[in-house]
Amino acid sequence: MLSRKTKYGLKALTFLAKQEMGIPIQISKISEAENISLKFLESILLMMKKNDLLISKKGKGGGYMLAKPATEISIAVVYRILEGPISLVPCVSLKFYKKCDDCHDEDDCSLHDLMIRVRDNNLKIYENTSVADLAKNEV
Amino acid sequence: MLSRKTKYGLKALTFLAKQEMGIPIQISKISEAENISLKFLESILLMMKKNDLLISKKGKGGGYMLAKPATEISIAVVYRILEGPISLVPCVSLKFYKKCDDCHDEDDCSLHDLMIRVRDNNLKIYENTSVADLAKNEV
DNA sequence: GCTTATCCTACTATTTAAATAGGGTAATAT
DNA sequence: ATATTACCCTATTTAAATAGTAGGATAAGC
Repeated sequence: MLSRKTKYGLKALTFLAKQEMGIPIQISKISEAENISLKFLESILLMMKKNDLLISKKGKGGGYMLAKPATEISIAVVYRILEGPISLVPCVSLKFYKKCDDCHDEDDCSLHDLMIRVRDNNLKIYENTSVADLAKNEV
Repeated sequence: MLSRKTKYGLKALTFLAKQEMGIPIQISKISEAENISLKFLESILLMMKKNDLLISKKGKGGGYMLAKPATEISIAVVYRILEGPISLVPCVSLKFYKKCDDCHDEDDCSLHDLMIRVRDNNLKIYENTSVADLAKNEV
């Protein structure tokens, strides 16, 4: 299951992608439109800003904007920032690799090949889908 | 990420699939071979037994056996028993459907189509892979 | 009737998720 | 200048899920 953090993050990005480029959108506006706790959303947006998906403007008339065209923000990138590894087990993760602590030997693990297949399949979808696609609602 | 419960469950099934059919294997043997906490494994096997994936025999010479040929146990079935929904959001789950409580309208959700695509892709893999495939290590 | 091994319930500890609180800081308008 | 707006940041809390533990009940076999 997807965490709410990731779900909210994707919804927020999609919402921003639907707005006119270049004008800052306030957190409260996104929060209301997407039915997300304001404070929770605040922390999510901050995280995405720190990872260069968003830029922000303070003060009156401030808010958040996409840091780049929505077509250039893949779901894979968002997923990794908010959710973490795309793979189902750490030992087949490309970006978050870690040995599984119950496996003696990775090559001997009966799940290894399946986990790689699943990872590659999901990766393909996530990398070939952008926030712009979500905004168009024509995935 | 896959829970340890599911991971251990799949490993246990695979281990059983590799044994000679018809002779009961003790929990302790699986636990040692797969490096899984005995008591935790016990509860996992019990759950799979209750869901008709395993049969057991008590007393001396007892243990667990697959309830059907390994070729007939799909990963999808195991996943749903131990992990729950295969989909990433409840509102696109086939077996565990539930409305997402942040969405006003499902058809209007920007993630909906993507989530369905991901679900179908994973489902395809999980339904077309059996415990026998894992045991062969030729997924 | 003793041993073996599963069955079953309940409990606990740890971690993660999902917020919430509350003030700090910067930009803008007047 | 100063009041207001809106993001920035840290810490705390609550609830749930995960992972495992304890201890005995039950059934089968010798």
